[in-house]
Amino acid sequence: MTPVASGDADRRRRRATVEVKQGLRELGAELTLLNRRVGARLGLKDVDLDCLDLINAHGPLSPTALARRAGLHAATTTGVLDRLERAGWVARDRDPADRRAFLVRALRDRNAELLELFAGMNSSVERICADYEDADLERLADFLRRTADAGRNASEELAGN
Amino acid sequence: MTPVASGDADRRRRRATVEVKQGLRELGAELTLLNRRVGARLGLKDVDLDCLDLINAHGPLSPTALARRAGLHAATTTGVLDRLERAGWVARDRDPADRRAFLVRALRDRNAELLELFAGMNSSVERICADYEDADLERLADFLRRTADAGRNASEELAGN
DNA sequence: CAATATGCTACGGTTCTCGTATATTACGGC
DNA sequence: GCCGTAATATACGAGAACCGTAGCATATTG
Repeated sequence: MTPVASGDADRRRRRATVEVKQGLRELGAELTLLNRRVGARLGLKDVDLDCLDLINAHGPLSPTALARRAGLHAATTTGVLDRLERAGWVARDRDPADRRAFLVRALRDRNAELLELFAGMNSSVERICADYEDADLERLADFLRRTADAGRNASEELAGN
Repeated sequence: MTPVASGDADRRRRRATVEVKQGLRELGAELTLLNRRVGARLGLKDVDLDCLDLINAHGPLSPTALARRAGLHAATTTGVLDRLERAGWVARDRDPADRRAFLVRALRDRNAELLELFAGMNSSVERICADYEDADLERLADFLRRTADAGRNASEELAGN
């Protein structure tokens, strides 16, 4: 499997791949740290902020769907939503199509606070992006999306037994 | 500030930047989900796994340094390390240079289980990387590193009030 | 050498988590 | 339409985690 004699070209490529993987791990670590710090400012547990992000990103969502996306126990999700609702981050409406279900939606006003706290990171990323050509940015976005998909697939594989 | 009349070129660029930012958020969400699923398999809280990753990445580390990197309270870190130590993930050695301090190091054997659980994601990322030229990979790694640095800076800004 | 700062942990009150039970509603077969 | 089963959300409670505070040991500073 492992080539016995690897030329400089092979070595360079493998090294580059390793650095991409390291970059991904490091990025993930920094993003979770940032989330934790932002959450601390708002009095939110990091899992609460994770859920709030998911609600913001994926529109109105049922608690069960949220639990699946976040990888949380259903009862835990109830607790998370209780806290988010009590603090005015989200609202629970009955699902008109299913009278057992609720739809959780994010409230606009407090969301501004969130953006404020992420403003530093946001502008830094924009500054970084400014160094790239349009086509490069599109390639970057494509890579990020594909990697995120890979993460989702890996998660599902681990979830289903 | 905001341009009144934006041409197609401007629009394309802004769209590309937005997609990079969205990709980053989505990637972060998927990576934390993956971490949660992996942790669930191992009986670890997600914060425990975060810490274990940091210990693996940044060599032997004092509990205080770990707490800072992870954004956790010192007392919380003690609890995390107790659990990790009890389950055989890490060991605490006294720091020879400072007799108050400890150095936490990861143990090799159980680490193999970790790699196993991340194997799916790992191979997917390698498959993705295979589609890129060497120079592209290096550019990607550079982008990831710069973004991670931006995250660290943003976190520090939020931490130091 | 005193005074202060630092590293880590013990303790305890509050909060969170998650398995189970329960109430309500959907759905499928007949 | 009816009944059994599945699904959605929450209540409850035991166990665990979090984190402010206090405490001890050691460093560092003046």
